[in-house]
Amino acid sequence: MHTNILIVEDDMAIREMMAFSLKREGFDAIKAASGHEALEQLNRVHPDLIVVDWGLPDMSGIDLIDTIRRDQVIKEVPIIMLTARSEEQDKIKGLERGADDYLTKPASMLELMARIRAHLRRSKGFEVSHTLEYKDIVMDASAHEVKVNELPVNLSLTEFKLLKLFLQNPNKLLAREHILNHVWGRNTFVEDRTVDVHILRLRKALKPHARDRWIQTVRGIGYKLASI
Amino acid sequence: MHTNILIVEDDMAIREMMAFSLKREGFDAIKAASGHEALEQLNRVHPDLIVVDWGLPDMSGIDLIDTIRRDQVIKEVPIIMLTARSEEQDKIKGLERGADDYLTKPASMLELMARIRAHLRRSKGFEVSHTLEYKDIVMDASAHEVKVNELPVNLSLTEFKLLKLFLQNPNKLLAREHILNHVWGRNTFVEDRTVDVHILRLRKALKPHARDRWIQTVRGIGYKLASI
DNA sequence: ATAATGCATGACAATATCGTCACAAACATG
DNA sequence: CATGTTTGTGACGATATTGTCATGCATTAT
Repeated sequence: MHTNILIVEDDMAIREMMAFSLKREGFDAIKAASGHEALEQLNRVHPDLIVVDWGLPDMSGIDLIDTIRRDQVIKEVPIIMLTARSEEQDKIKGLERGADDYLTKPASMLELMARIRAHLRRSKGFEVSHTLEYKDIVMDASAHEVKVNELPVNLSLTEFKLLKLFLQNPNKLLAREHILNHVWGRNTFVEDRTVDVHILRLRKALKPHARDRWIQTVRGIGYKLASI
Repeated sequence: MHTNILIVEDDMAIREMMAFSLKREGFDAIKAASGHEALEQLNRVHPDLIVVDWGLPDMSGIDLIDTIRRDQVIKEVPIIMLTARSEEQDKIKGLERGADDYLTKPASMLELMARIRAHLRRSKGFEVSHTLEYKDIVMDASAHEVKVNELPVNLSLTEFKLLKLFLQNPNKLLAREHILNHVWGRNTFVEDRTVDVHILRLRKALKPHARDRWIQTVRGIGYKLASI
């Protein structure tokens, strides 16, 4: 299932960063750099949640929220508002006018993702699946489940994290050090070769589905997930 | 796919540096040293993005932006403005007048590249792949993949680095020492002749596609990648 | 034409890197 | 506590990669 999130944010760097994080988490990000762009997008699609920056160039975020809440079709959509620290008092106005939540910038992407999930869970009444897909490998990260060709695959935690990293970066070459940093963490002291062993285990787990060859070895650097 | 970037910058050192970085990243750099030169170039080509220095000798960068934004054909092109630190307040004017982003000089090339990619992603609607191309040789550096005529080519790490160097400097004569420095590193002690052997191996790898003759020998100096 | 130089090529040995297994420690589970 | 699972590491063989050399061909200079 697709879960569309609309980002309304004029600062390009923040907007792109949020879109990137959302895509990583398995959401579909729709971007708008201004209030008017946001309204245009809303004519096209009905997102499952909206993140709005307070300080937009053309209209204030609050005007945008007003407009949305007056719309018959999408008025129920959860809205998370972003404010700069200097606009602290505005958040009260925002919440009064119809925002469901607010976050102070600079916001941690992790926190934003957590709140987005929480709101989606509430509004949809069920846990929004956090799925990552590549060809016929489907990972539901929130359920901690992996299926290949509809058939469940049993993975240990490390194998799961490893596969997740690959699914988040399909077709990209991942160096061993990069893999170590993202699966084991930055401050752990684990041998390089450990990665190889876990790659082996992950490949073994995928083998019954003949998908083990999708993790390719790039000699001298690391591994990558690719279909050829 | 070619992605043309127009650089408008009067300082030759900065201009050439940017052009060099852009080519390294797989873009095609078009250079202009003044506003009028830029307009001349725009008559010829329609770049995918423009980087403009604020302080140009003949017209201010802002006048150039104005002119571009009035043009019927290219008015939508993303523009990134460069300002010196002392012209901080000018950036606001720049953004009001139609620049999409600004950077303060001296800018880190890495940051400039990141912003260029982000803007291209937005304006083109898709990720501009980090690819190097020459005729029908296509290298995707992030996936560590090389294709000739759409067909994948298997290369060892050294061969890959060697081809990358050639693709970053097409039509340029590369001396053996230059090749050694860039592929093997500055402090390694490897015989000159070793380059020849690796050139041979690279040619062999490209041979099935009849593209091995694209690496030409320049007797007494080194090699170059060229189509004739 | 002939010698001299530089390059292409194949062979080779040394090395680096990887896949795989086995094992022990840590951990979880009942 | 007993059992099973997960995890990190060392060992070892298989394989890929790499640098060097010897030889012969091509090009250039005399």
